[in-house]
Amino acid sequence: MKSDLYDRIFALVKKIPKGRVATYGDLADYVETGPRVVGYAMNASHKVPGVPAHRVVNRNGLLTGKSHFSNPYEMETRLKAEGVKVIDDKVAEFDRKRWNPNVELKKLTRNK
DNA sequence: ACCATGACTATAA
DNA sequence: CTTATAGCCATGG
Repeated sequence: MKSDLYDRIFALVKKIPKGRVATYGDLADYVETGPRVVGYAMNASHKVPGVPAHRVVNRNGLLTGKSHFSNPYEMETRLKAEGVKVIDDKVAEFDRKRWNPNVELKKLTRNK
């Protein structure tokens, strides 16, 4: 195994609900690594089918990775197809579309 | 082991 | 608004 970390990241990205988006920082926090590593992993996700990389955006809701798809339009096109509006290369109502694994997935029991 | 790079983020000016 | 700087962590030469 080269990186179990990547497997965790890919698995996590696959869990992002349709019509929602997640940030590199939140994903990184969930797998306990740096945000750059998430982007690095996504770059390698091209060989891993089922990884909706188009749902991963930066903390500003900007489609920073659009240039890494088949064509720059692929990412926003796919997002729009899932009900996520994209305006000027960034997610509309990002604050509402944002999905945090640390909150939605972990739930952290009732601890507080 | 060192150095450069990157789909990042935060803060400062 | 933009640019600069620093912190971040894994990967590859």
